[in-house]
Amino acid sequence: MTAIPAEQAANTPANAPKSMDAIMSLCKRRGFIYQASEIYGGINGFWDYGPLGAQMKKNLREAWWQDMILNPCWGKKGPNGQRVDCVPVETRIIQHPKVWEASGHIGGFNDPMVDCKETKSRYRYDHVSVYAPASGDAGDKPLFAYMKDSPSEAKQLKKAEKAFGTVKTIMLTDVPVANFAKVLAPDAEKVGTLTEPKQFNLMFRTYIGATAGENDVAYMRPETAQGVFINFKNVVDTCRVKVPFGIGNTGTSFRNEVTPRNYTFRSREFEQAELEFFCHPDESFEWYKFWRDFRMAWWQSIGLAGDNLILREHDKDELSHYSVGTSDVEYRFPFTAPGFGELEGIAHRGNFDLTQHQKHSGAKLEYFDQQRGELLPNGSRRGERYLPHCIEPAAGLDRGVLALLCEAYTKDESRPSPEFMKLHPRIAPIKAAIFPLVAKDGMPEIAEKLYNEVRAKFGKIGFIDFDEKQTIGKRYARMDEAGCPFCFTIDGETAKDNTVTMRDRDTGQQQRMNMDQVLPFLTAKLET
RNA sequence: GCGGACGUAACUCAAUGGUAGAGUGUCAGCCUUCCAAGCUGAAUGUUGAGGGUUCAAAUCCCUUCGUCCGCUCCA
Repeated sequence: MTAIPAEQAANTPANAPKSMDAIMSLCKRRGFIYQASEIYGGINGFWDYGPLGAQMKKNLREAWWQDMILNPCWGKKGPNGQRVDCVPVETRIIQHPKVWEASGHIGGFNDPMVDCKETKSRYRYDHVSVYAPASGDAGDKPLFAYMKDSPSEAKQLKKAEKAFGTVKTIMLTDVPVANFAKVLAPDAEKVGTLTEPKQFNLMFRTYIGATAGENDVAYMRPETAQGVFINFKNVVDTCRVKVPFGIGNTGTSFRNEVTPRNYTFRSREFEQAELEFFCHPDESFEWYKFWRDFRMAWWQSIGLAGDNLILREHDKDELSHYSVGTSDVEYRFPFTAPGFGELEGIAHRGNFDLTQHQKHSGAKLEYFDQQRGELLPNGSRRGERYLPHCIEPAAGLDRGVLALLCEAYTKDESRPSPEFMKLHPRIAPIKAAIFPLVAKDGMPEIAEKLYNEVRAKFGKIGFIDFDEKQTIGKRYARMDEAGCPFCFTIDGETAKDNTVTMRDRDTGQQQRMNMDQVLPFLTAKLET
């Protein structure tokens, strides 16, 4: 989340914050999102998708796959004037534990912490020092814990010298946990307030093998990107790809978030869609800008077109340890407004990851580029060996779904159905609905025939709904809440002149068209 | 992890310590020729879970789980 300038924060009617409660209520009611394990009381940080949510998320994933892998950037040329080439991989959630050592996920983020129950402070377990008697046992006197270079150091030293005379410093890690009851925490009044050390590793641990023990620890990936880097050489060796090119990977990742919050926004299990685009170091900044701009345009193309979406370049001091440039595509969620929450990060990762894996695995990951190097007399080039740089557009699909739902949610009290979901046709889980105006006079039969035709052609990209129950108004209203963009109704005239009405979700307007025009109409609307 | 608010039907919410209800939605029937229309009827609850106090608990107390808000954290 980021702060934004005051002039942008002003709420016009168009971007006034929507009620998150109303959105969550509709998502439950219509089967988009359920709390995971709800009948058991729920489980913190996990959410399930219902029928409409599952299809909607699939549509988003497919849109990403089409526009990033199969026809990257809608066929746009890259900054080198060539078409953009990408291939997919599908890599496992569990990899060799050394992958996460190389990536830096184990080394940097598994520090055990101890909490002080009295002062509510939290300390790095291996940073806490303790004053103990220079020789012998402390007896029934406390051990005086302190943090080096903090006020507690001098304060505790004074007390310790009074108690023991000469003192020595040991580390808290050398004090048996059973003796924590005798430790006086740095700023505490009472002894024994420190909890036993707790692991705060954000990676999920698991064990490989049916009789597995502590030597068989493995980790569930916290990002899909590493699956690409460790297969970089395989793809180069087997797939006739040439730098520059991209490798995409989608799938589930896990992070033990300290505080899962804000509906599905910060879930512990989530799906990513990541592309690692490899290029020559000299061209990397151009590619970084190219991908940054395309990713912004892409999110706009599927329905986040308003000013709730921004592209934000990170400040230098915000950059991750590996990155030389990062932008975020951010959305103004109702719960972040007037600030924004991250949907996708586009990072220039340099050659950090390939360097790390080359070092840790011992495998040579350099790329031999035969189109570079000095020109030889025979007309070919000498070639150049290098570790490609990498541009990483990394999107969160669950956050994407959430942003699209929030953006789509529209309240208009003047409509018969005051709440409706203005989902982009490409994303909408229900693509079209076919209704007989009334369930008699042969209308259901004609409707059923049209329904079968529409479903045969478009059923592979989403639901096609048929409904003859209750009044036409209720059926339109139901489709409005489900986000179905187009409803076709067979009425009394259909039998006479073969025409039906098309009712548009966003305007409520109806348009009469020949039944033969229904498939071409949907083709134009859905296959763009 | 800390502090606060909350948890009753699918949804939104009522119910002084004393028989668990309404509206909406859903379903069925009738009626209906274009916008949650009308009429009739139906189903749906261990009041988040577990314990305690009480003759009696949705209501009071404790524990726990979950949701939201503020801190903290967020490769």
